Amino acid sequence: MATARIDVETRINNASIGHPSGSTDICFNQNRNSRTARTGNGVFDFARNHASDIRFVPSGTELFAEGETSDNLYVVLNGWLFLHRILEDGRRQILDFALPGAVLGYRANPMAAFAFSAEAVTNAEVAIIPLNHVRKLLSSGAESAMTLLEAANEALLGAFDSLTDIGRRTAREAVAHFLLRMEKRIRRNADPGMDGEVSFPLCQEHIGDALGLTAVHVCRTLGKLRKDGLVEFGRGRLRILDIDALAEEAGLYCFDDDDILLAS
Amino acid sequence: MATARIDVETRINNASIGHPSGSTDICFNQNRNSRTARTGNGVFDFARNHASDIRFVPSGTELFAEGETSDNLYVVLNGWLFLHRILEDGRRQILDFALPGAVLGYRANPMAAFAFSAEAVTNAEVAIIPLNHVRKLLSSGAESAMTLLEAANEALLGAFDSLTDIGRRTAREAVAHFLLRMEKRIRRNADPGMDGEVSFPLCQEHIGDALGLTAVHVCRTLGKLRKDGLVEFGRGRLRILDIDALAEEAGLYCFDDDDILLAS
DNA sequence: CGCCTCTTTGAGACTTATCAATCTCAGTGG
DNA sequence: CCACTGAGATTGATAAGTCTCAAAGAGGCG
Repeated sequence: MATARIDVETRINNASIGHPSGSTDICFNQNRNSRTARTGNGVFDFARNHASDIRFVPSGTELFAEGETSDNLYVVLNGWLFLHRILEDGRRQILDFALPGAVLGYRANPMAAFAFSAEAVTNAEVAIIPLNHVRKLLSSGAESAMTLLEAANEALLGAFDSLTDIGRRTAREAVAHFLLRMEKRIRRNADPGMDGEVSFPLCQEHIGDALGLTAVHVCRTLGKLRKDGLVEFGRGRLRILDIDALAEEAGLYCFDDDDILLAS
Repeated sequence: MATARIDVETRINNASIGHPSGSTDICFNQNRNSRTARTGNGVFDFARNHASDIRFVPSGTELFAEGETSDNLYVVLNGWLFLHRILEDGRRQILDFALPGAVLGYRANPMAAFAFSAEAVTNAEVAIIPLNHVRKLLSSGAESAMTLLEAANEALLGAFDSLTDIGRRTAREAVAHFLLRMEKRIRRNADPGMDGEVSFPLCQEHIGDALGLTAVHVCRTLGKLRKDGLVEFGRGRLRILDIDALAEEAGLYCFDDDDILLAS
């Protein structure tokens, strides 16, 4: 067990500082340089200290499904996943994207079912942390409570952003705002690519399902943003050509490079 | 200071067990009877133990506004509030409704601005808890961390419900699902009114702004649900006439009276 | 009684969805 | 090396759901 622990720790260290693992072409570093990081740096420490194992989740594969029960909590070490629900007739709503550092699947009750499903967008690795261990930590009053609270609060603010996009922005505004938000999140986790371009593994259907639009309409909307010289998008890459103009399109008062200050 | 403390405690006790205060006609009790309460009962204890003051928020009045800074956390003792954002041109998105027991305004950074505004639907009372006190509690490892984490997680699941309503349900499905969700929340906090009817202080514009619809379209949609014998709605009251049929309309696999088990 | 907010109803406009066909491109295997 | 394949992207035409504008009705309150 002692050696197993050490092994898990080593693998998490390797994973979270961006060592290549498997064929994932997206390597993220632990967030270091943002003063206002939404997810504290403590998440990887938390994973390192408490993970019982690490799981490799191939692209397109489910980590867990809505309705399932399990006594695990997950921390994304690298790769992307998305959280979603599917209605009877197949309509899908993507609730959030989980980038490295995301905490997934917290439930208060030991055997409560997951309220949503989680599927990998790219190959991914997640640390597995037994929930009963987490509960012990919490009730015994450990610092990790703060870490989890930060993570939950960050997720909530992200959901509020999405709510505003879907509920009250037009398709063009919503897509513009979505790209701004995602690009910022990517930059927090990864080194910026060349020329302000970042690796962006989502297809148009992902974007549509996140914004309550059809993939076809996302395509038309992206096409116009492209033609207007605001973004480049395609082949798993995203480049925002004019961040201020795009923020204007999104209907923001201002889009601070460090954080969205007022409207979002 | 000692007497001030005691005074606050007494007032919270009175408030949270439903003593009439001001002209609020909605009196809520602390949740007692639900096995699967999303918000733990600990919230009121938390407020009782740590509040520095209590604030009365008259209906239609703001508790705080997006962009403001403050070093307070709030716990709703009675009445309803709603959390919202407003875009430049006046479009409004309601992010959540805060019923008694809700925790509002948590922010990780001491002087971080609120990411949304909070306004009272009915007259309301909120306990005020200094955030630096909360942070001390958290880092020193107190049980209240668990309480706050539960609250944040519950809020997140609620936001996911809303996301699915707005993004992937038709107006009829969304309104049906919204009424089911709200009625359940009301029953958790308050005594059920007569004949399965509950007090429901929202106007159609609130519902519209929560679901990304116009008040006009909410009106037509409610009208049809009414005509179809599914609900009674009006004059601050709501009665669900056929919960199974309404759940069917909402596109749920099943709507458990105690909790939404699968789809939501 | 009169004002004010909220609700209801109608007609037409607009955004987005749906259906369907074509196109691109990275793999894959012969 | 190249045809074949399949997933995703693009484009067009039409349908549907929801919004907008406008006017009238209902109910609460001073």
